[in-house]
Amino acid sequence: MLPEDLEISVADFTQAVGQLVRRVRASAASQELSMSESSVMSRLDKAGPATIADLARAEGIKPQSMGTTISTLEEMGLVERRPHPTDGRQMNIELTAKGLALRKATYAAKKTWLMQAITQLDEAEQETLFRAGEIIRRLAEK
Amino acid sequence: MLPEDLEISVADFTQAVGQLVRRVRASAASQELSMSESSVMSRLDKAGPATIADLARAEGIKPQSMGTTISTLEEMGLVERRPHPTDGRQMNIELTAKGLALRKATYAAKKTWLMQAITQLDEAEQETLFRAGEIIRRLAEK
DNA sequence: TATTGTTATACTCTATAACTATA
DNA sequence: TATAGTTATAGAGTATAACAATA
Repeated sequence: MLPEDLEISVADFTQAVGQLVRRVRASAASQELSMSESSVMSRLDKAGPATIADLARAEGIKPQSMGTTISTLEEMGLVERRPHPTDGRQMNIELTAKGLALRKATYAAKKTWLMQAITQLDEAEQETLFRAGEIIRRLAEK
Repeated sequence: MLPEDLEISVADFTQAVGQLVRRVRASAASQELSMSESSVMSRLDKAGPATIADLARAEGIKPQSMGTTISTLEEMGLVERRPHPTDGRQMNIELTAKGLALRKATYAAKKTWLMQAITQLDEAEQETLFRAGEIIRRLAEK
């Protein structure tokens, strides 16, 4: 691909991603969880309790930032902090019953704007999207 | 796809996108332009001068927010405001010589972190990514 | 009356820096 | 000395609200 064409494709891609993020953020502002919050909820649901440092590493943000996200979720009653059984420095973050219920309700009802939108794509488009997701993850980790 | 599997795929995708955005933002913080700024520069280069309202509509943000972005680019000397010839309310935003030079330098040298990273993908991966970009754009517009 | 743009203010997400407590 | 977490502060990128100028 010529450098100029590549630049245009990258610009188009970047722009599309930016719009998606703003769109998700706008949906979240009204009632849903933000991208970061959903991401943490999903991870806790899939992989079980984790420390703030673990979660921060997994998401690629600083522990201080993750602390803020966790505090927000905690105030909503969706997660709780428990002291680590042997290491007095660590706090295990885990889903509350309310948090778990929200998770189930969300994927049962395809409740988020993004899930609704993706559900309406055809199978091939969904596959392209999710394969791109894998590529994006690798890019972001570089 | 089962609702639960879909939810997991969507969560993975969301998370990957979030990480990419943070990664790009971190690169931009040091020296490059932010995603919004690049997007505007690209659009002005491709489509020529435009008003703030036009640019805001195209990017899916509020005119006030676009005004901030334009002011930043203006302070960097990359764009300039010119009064619209017939409509006294409007300001045409256009690239300066410096802005145009930056554009050319950027795509000639694949200067941004994202362009570098995408260049290193193989052709098939690039295609998947860019096709996903189209799908993302349609999602975001809904 | 509708549109363009500006100014003022605030919110979300994340960062850096400085600190305490524990290992 | 290194790691986990907290608190304080700041920055980027947006939003809403209120306004002035022009159409």
